[in-house]
Amino acid sequence: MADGVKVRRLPRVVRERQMMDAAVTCFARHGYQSASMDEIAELAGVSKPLVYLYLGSKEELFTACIRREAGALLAAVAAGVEDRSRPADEQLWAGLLAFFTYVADHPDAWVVLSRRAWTQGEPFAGEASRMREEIAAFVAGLIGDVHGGVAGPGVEVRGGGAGPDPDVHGGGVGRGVDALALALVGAAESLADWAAETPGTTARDTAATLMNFAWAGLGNLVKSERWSPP
Amino acid sequence: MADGVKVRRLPRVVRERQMMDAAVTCFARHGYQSASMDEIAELAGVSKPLVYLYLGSKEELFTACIRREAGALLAAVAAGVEDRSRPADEQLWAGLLAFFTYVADHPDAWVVLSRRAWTQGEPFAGEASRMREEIAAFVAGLIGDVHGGVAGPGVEVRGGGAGPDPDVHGGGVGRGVDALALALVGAAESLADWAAETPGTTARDTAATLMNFAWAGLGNLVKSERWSPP
Amino acid sequence: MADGVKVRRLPRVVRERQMMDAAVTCFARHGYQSASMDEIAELAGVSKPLVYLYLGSKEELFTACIRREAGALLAAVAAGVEDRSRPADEQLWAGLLAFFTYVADHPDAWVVLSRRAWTQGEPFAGEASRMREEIAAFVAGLIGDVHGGVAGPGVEVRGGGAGPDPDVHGGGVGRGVDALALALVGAAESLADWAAETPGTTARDTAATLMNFAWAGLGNLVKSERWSPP
Amino acid sequence: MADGVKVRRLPRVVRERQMMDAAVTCFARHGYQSASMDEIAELAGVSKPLVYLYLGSKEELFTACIRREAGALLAAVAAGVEDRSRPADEQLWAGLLAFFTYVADHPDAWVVLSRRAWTQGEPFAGEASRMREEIAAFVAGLIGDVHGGVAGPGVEVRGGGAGPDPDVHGGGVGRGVDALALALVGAAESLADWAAETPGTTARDTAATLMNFAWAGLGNLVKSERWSPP
DNA sequence: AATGAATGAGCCTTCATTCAT
DNA sequence: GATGAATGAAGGCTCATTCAT
Repeated sequence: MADGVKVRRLPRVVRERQMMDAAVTCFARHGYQSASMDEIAELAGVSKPLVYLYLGSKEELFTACIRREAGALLAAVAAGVEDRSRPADEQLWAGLLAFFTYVADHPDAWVVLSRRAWTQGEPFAGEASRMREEIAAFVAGLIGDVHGGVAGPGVEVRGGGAGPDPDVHGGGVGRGVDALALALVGAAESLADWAAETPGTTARDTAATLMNFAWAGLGNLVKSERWSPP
Repeated sequence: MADGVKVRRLPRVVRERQMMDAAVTCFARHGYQSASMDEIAELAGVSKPLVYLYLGSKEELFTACIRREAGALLAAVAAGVEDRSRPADEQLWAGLLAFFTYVADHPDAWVVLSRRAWTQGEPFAGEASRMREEIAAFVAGLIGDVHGGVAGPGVEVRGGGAGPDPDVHGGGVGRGVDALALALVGAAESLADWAAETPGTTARDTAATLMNFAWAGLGNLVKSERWSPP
Repeated sequence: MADGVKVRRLPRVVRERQMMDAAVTCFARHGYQSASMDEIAELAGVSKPLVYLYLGSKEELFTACIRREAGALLAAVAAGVEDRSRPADEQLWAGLLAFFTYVADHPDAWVVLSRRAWTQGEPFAGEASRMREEIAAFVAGLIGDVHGGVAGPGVEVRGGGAGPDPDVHGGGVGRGVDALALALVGAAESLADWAAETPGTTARDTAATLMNFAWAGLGNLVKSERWSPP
Repeated sequence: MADGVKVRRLPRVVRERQMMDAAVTCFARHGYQSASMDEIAELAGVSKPLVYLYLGSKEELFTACIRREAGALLAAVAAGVEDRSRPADEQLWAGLLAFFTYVADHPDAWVVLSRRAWTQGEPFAGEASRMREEIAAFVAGLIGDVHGGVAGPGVEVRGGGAGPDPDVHGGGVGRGVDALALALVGAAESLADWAAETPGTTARDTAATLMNFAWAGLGNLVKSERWSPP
């Protein structure tokens, strides 16, 4: 009858965060399939039915996790880039730095987002790819500026992407640009995984490595025409 | 008396190949965890016990698949490269072309080898990574040639601040080169996945895209200093 | 609204008892290996997962059964003996009577405890033997009392040739006493099985038979009226 | 075409012995249920179908093993007793000695015969019990001599069992005698197991221990020095 | 006389999910 | 708002047993 002795009735939002935090940890630890709802509920400190009540099925839970973490990652990158009118290389550098920094600071989130936690055929593969595509699209924008600029003679390389950018998607240059962007994203993922496993790496170094690779190009490493961080 | 209608009692080697083919297909379709031995056996046209008798457990079966497919892929790339005394860019180009060609021709094999079929923590992750590392090592060799051979002393692949050289790990160039190689491999994987999903791409185009990206460098796309296939 | 028609949602302890009862029955009926978890669950009136949730694996379940039944049997015997300061023959008689009574009343329990339900090499063999040893130790204590207390020094329980005393193991009397105790326990088991299969036997009669066999024999060991091999 | 290079076609009897030897070993090692036909066939050096061809099912194979080994054991005991007209105690001693000797020399056979290799409910339980009963009947014969003798006053204790022995089975004394015989057999089994597990025991010592236990007891039944329940 | 090839059937175990309170 | 109790469904693995040669 005495109430208030043990207040366990937390507001829904708090509980949901607890659960998703637990879920991210578990999914990162075991992967989607091997993570069990039991463990997630236990780690969150609640009973299993509550998880189902709030977050739906395991699949929905995972999708929610991906959405939350992808949003945070994208926000971090966007915040890092800051100003979309700066020169493309500065934007790229800022984006890479923000990316590797975020990933280093949130390893579980990155595991869940990267392909280490799930496999093809799982229904949220699309959900997860969406983030990838968003990032790729952003990168494609940058590259498109550069690349498109090159197409016409005399065009300023560093022309900011102020105006509309009609040629990024679709045929023509677009497809090539998309492919390049994907290559860059793939390289970034690969390096992020490597950095996560390799002790003693800093986000700045990793970002610089990729920036070098991407910007200067392997062929030019030969000529010491390296890009260097500002 | 009618012969050839339905062949039963095949020799062990043949059955084993059938089973592994079926396994590769299933693993590619659903991923390791979700693929069921029942489905594999059915697809192979045999009963489940036979699969266990010949190939052992599910894990052993998957490992065997990875080994077989990794061997085939590596062999294809090695055959493409042909002559390790040619100029590095030719070698790289040949390797990329062979890689994307093989991957385009054997999409299931590629899914099984790439991270789309399994997740971190699964016991064969090591087995599967071995191939990745072998390819990366090969690429690192090329890059190292370029770097060490052409650029002369004093050139550094990895970026970093202006301050004291943080490259305290590994043997001088090593780590930076490894990271670059991994970046390249990651880009290749990413493009391979993209090519697999995108109709109308040829292996040659994809390879050229990556070669451009990797060799010329994004920065130089600006100056139209693009590498072009021989 | 109708209550008592069919009781669902029982508290855990009740369900656990139901399951273990069912398990004892099944194990007694078919032996450990041949008993199936399906049958146990069905007999207990629950689904299989619940059995696993509450009692763990088949092996753990069996171990739990053995422990429970062994505890009950030992408790029954101990309660029968009552007073460990009474004369040894009274103690033995009381123990035998309690044993055969309990065994007659709980035939399934006895099957599970005796070697009829499991075979050598099964992991709980040790668990099950422990009870046997406890009983044997108790009996050995009685015999030891008789022997040490009444017979005085120089009397030996174990036979043997006329030559040098081969009793080099154990602490003097120990081994011979242990062997005798085991013989007695073996005889008791054998009679218990026989009584279980033979209708019309009472626990009192069976106990008396064994007591006659054992005591008249043991009693005379005291007087050195030993039979000696020719 | 060349024949005779490798003669593997052994006569049926030889093959059968090989198989049964292997079977006894396997059954002793793992118990009936856990022993696999694969292992038996392999140990026998033949293919599985041959085992089925010669010995029938696993159950028949085990039954055959039991029959063979039981026959050998009984023959050994019978041979040890030699002369059924000797005094009962000599017969019993000779039988026990032969029993423990045989068991010590053929541990696998004993495991298969004793309850360590199979469990109740298995169809050959009866088959295996038959040997037990045969031995028990033999023992009962001896005891019956002694016991029956005591009933009438002045009867010679060691009266040989030459004449017909009508009162061993059935009501009256019979049942008690059977029970005593079973107790003795149970004690013998128990000691045999103990001896098998305990290094440094000789068959003679073990037999003497039991003989002491049994005879000093039985011997006193003669003098009506029976212990009686309060 | 002997075997390589093959399978039907079953068992232990797990897990996402829901019901009733 | 929160949970203890309970399960349907499926998956990995094994084994005795047989067919065709």
